[in-house]
Amino acid sequence: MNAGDAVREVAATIPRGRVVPYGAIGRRIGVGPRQVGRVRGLLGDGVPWWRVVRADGTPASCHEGRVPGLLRGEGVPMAGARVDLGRGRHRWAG
DNA sequence: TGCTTGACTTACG
DNA sequence: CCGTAAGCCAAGC
Repeated sequence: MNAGDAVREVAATIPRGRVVPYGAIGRRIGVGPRQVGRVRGLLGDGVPWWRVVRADGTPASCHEGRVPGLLRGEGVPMAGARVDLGRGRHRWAG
């Protein structure tokens, strides 16, 4: 199983209203957090990357600028333009 | 078949 | 807040 497919599968499994840090996906499949971000750039689209945010809650998806709106529309607590990681339990543990 | 480049996140001060 | 350093994977020729 390639890290690319693994990352894409995990990211595509993220339920609506929940976000996951790159490090969590990387740990889940056994790769570094950078590989997850690398795959995101390779696939570009076809995966809800907007639900994948940085460890700080900053959206790093290619949908930058619309991520806060998308997450907010799904019910994710937003701290300004960043996901409020200190508010509810919106972190999807997989 | 083998090698190189590019892209991306995380941690610390 | 910003900058720096480190490492890993994939694709192409």
